[in-house]
Amino acid sequence: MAEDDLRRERIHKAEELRNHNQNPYPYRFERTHNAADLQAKYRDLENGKEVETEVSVAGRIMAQRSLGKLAFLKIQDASSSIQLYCEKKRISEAMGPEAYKWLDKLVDIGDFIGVRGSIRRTDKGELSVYVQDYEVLCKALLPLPSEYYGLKDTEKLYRQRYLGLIMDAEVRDTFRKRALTIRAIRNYLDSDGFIELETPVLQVEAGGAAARPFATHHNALDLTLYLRIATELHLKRLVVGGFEKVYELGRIFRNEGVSTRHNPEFTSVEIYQAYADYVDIMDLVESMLRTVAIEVIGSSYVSFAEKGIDVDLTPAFRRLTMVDAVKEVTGLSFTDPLQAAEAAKSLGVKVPKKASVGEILYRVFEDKVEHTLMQPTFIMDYPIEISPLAKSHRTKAQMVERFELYISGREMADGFSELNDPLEQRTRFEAQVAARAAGDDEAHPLDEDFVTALEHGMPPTGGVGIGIDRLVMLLTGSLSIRDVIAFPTQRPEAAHKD
RNA sequence: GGGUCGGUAGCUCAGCGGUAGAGCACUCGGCUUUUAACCGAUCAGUCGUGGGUUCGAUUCCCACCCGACCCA
Repeated sequence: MAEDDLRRERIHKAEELRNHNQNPYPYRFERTHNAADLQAKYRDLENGKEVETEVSVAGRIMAQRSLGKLAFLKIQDASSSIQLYCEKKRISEAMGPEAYKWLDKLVDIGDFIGVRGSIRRTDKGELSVYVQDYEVLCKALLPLPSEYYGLKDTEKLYRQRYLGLIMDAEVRDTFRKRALTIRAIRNYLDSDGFIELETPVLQVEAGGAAARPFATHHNALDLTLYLRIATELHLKRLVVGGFEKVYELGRIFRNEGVSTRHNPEFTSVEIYQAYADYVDIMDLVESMLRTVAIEVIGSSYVSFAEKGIDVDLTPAFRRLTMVDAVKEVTGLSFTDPLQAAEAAKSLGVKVPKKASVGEILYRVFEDKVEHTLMQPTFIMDYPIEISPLAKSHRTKAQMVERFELYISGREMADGFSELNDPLEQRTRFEAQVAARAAGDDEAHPLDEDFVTALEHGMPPTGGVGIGIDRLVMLLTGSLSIRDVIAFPTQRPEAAHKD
């Protein structure tokens, strides 16, 4: 039957309910229990036994098996699911002779229903509410995907997330864990004395990361504004202002392609701590992730079956420098400017013609090393030319005190000893402006206002940004970022005509 | 942006030059212990969109749209 016909059928049923004095869209329903409460409370009830109590539950009808004068419905609520044992005899006694027929004929899978009754475990062992009376709580007009096959169509899964949530407990669990992850991070930071502040999403110039921003327009000010690509520069202004432990957890927007690891809008937490350096921050990240994992999945040992690996956050995370990491994997050393380009070529890594040693090192790292880092690993000490906001390394020339954390082959966090020398910051920005002029459209713009803030003095500070979505992917075993974002960015189904 | 694969009934899928199929769901009938209930009957389609080739296109060709995966 066509979708329109199915819909018409159900609209007609809603009318029929009205004709029998039943509002198909009533206002409230008083529940005494949810499904999980009942499952727990009557776990030991024997098959065939009834408990003479009165309970009321409500939920969405997920299955319906009608056997003439007896019908079994299964309802699902936010907690779990439970069977409804609907006997014509009992319902007729409580509600009148026709009520059972309406339940059988006018109520469909997908509708919400509330029932009152006693508790009974059937002969076959299914805990059930032995229904006395019922109330349709919402008549659904469109059918659900099949109970057995669920929803396979990825496109529909992302566009109509609610269908996946209704049909698939794993999808529900993923988003529950996402919420727990965010809460656990806030708990950790708040109880460690950090305060969460909010910085602007709309900015005159989007800085703090190497990425292209989304542009928008403010009508009253007649001003082009950009959506933030990082919270970094404003959080550091707050450190200048005297907040010593500050963070922001929120949405970031980057105008780049979509992939299994990238969504144009994603969630990050950026954390800044005064009087700390990047080693302190690595310690913080390590401890926080361990705590978060235990809070979210009950263990610091993550079984990532989809990738065929297990990730253990329990022991101290490995820490090694980028130079050493590259040497370990490729056997080649990228310290000599003359040999670096040759070495990259010998590995089949493409690098721009005028690339510096640092850039070549980073390319080789991305290409050869990144995806091999399964267990939590801090890669330390990055080339200065790709890290314009990080402080120069205290002992190594051309390096900054920066780290990135890799887990399951993915970048999870990026942090550094923050550059607080205003004159050097200006020089670094100027190099970025030159790079932009030379065609690098992801180079940082010069943020005068930020440099001015630094000129007023920022204490030594360590900071880090952590990708929440990728962390949730790890904790839920998801292979695509789209599986941990409720409504991932999608092209509209019907193409626009501009 | 490039490559590969996919888009057929509400859902899951088959068909791949000759009248568009199955299971489930829906509708009708039967059934007081179902668990993807079962039995019987019926209904269900712009075969992603547009062009082309052909006597004839869901099938072959081209373009485009949407998606997945891989790569940049």
